[in-house]
Amino acid sequence: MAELPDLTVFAQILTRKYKGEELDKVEVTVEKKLNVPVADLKSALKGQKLLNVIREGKTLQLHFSSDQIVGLHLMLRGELVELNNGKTPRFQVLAFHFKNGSGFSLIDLQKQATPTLQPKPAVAPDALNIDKSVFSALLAKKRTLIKTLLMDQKVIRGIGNSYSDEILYHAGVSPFSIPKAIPSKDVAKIYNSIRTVLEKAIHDIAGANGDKLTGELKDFMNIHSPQLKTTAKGEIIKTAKIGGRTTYYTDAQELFV
DNA sequence: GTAATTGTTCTAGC
DNA sequence: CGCTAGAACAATTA
Repeated sequence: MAELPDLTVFAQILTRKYKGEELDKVEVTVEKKLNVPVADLKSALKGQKLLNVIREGKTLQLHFSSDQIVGLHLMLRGELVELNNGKTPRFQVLAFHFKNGSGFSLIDLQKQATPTLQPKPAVAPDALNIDKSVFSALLAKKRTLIKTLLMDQKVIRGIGNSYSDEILYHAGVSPFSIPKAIPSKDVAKIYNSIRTVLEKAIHDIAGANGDKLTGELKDFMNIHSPQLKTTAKGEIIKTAKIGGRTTYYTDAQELFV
């Protein structure tokens, strides 16, 4: 669920709510995914202030004073919940408690969510920053399906199963297309659709969520949804598995092989 | 009771 | 050897 637009909105809300707050304590409930010993995390963050929260690819980065950074990857089912009644949320992985009594928790029923102290900077370009010529060059040499390519975090960061379908539907290109075979006109369409689709989703989600951190992030999928049988234009929505992931598409999307 | 879900990592294969 | 495809992982809900 958590892809680039959701995470962007989470980062905005966390910054709004907790910017400037001083940490009281960090509570680690599930430590197996943490990249350092719990004691190291606690001592690194002791008494630090949260300066801001940004999105990096599919992760959030909490920037604290003294140059301390904590990366949070929500993986498949991670969620953020606001703490207010002192109760530990179910499935908690770790929690940030501030001195003013506020705080938030990272939860994940699968315990896959990954906190990282001082994450390494990633090299792959972000989906919202990638240069058009870099994008074209990338597609020109890849043989894997276009959908798989868009989801490859080592190539472009931020796009997952849901939004890859949305982007390709918007661009009118079949997810089964081979990147090398896609004409430059259509490569340009995909490139533009990445920005259009993601920015619209950020806008829609931010508007619907307001200051609410958690709960059902209302989604605005036009095609990637088991509930939808046809698109707004009336096209039949088909499904298939690509890389084990359910893919939603229509015959209106042009196939290049 | 079984299938589906989701992203990353590892492994096998071409 | 480089690239690509597919399985495994975890824990729950439908």
